[in-house]
Amino acid sequence: VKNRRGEGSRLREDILRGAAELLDQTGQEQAVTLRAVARQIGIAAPSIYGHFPNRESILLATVQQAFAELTEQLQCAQTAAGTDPGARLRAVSAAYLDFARLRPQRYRAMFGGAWDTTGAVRAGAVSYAEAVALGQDALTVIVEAVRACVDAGDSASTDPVGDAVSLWVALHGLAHQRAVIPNFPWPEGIADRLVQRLAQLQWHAAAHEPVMAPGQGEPPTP
Amino acid sequence: VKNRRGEGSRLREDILRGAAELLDQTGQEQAVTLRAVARQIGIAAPSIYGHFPNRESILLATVQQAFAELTEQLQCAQTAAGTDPGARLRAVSAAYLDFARLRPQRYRAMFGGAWDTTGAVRAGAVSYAEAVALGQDALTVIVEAVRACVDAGDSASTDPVGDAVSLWVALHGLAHQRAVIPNFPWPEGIADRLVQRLAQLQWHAAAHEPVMAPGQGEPPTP
DNA sequence: TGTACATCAGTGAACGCGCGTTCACTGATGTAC
DNA sequence: TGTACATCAGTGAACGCGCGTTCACTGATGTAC
Repeated sequence: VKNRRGEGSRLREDILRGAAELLDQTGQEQAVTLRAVARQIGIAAPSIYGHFPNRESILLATVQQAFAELTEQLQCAQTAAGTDPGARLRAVSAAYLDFARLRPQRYRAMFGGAWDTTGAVRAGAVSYAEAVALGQDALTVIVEAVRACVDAGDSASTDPVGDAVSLWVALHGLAHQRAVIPNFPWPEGIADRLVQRLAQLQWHAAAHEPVMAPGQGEPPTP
Repeated sequence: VKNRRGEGSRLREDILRGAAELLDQTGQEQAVTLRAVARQIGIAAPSIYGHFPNRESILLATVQQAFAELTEQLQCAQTAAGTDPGARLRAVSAAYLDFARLRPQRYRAMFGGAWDTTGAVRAGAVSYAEAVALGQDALTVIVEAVRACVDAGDSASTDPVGDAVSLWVALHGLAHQRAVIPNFPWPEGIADRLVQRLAQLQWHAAAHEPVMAPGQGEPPTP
């Protein structure tokens, strides 16, 4: 069943959806072959060439779309969390981990598997600036959330950017390891521990009860 | 040039060396093909079957060897760092990051690329216990280093295992992102920041000057 | 001491497979006159 | 209004390639008698 005239670009979306499904199902970049994508969405393999010049550009577009979705979900979670900066930062962090938890294989592919920066840059499919910019948008959300905590006096950080990068790196480490070793006995409240310590969140009278991991002691009274 | 009689197992080492070289050179699991390994070490492809039953077992053995090297380097660094528990923990953390920095592609393959736990377990090439045990040895070194800090009063941690896992996860995140985005402007002293905060290292009269990132304030006087 | 033989270490040719990509095409849909 | 034609969206067959793996083999090396 063909798309109607002028609606040919709908197949492009189908191709990206098929590629994402393959990543989620198999967790392997190499499973996303031109022919496998074509099978997944029920078209002939050469039909793809109307929308993508080659296989690598499918992978790149899939990863770009995944990064855009990640950024969007971080922003939505932040907005939904209300106005308290600490709560917003925790919501962003939780959303980051949730994104990876719900699509572990795609997450794994986003960072290093499917999308080899050097390869794509070398092939000219993407500039180096674009390559770095991919993860940058999501990072920016975290940086701004930490900065808001500092501005509100909820964080003791004297280097919001550095601390936000530390937090991002730690969240990534947790998200990635969870994807790779799903059944590892992760300690209770490890995510909150990372947020609390790396963003240097402080007890604040106006804030919610800070989420503390068990055995972490009481927050200092104000 | 054949190996002498009884020395056939030397080829096994050559195969693993060739596989590791391919990983380091290309950074891609899929580049480690039977034929590519054979080319790399100058033998005919079928010769490999005397030492490995199939391609997957080469990848698995390569990753197992890499994990053993990682653990060994952590232990060496710890021993070389002397007796102060804080210095030993910092040395272990630095060694972890150095391992990844010197072999970024192999590190990336160790965690998720080349070695897909589920795949290897499903194929029966390795038990689930062995799969988890791979990273476990390196983690144990970190856990013990944190525990030593707590015992010496250099760490305020009330949950050494949980905090060690947090630290490990964060170190992994940094190591992995550095391998994937090598030119990212990583903040000054980010590694020390992770160690200091996640292991809850404290100022200690007998310890070295703690390594603080710029702008992190002074340690509290004892 | 010689010699027949088993074993070891590794090879060359071949197989069937799925891959990315190219090519000439088909048929439906819109448009100029 | 009809009709010729351009364009769009997608197809089927075919190509050359590298892959994992199998097979029968080669020749050197050690060993039993």
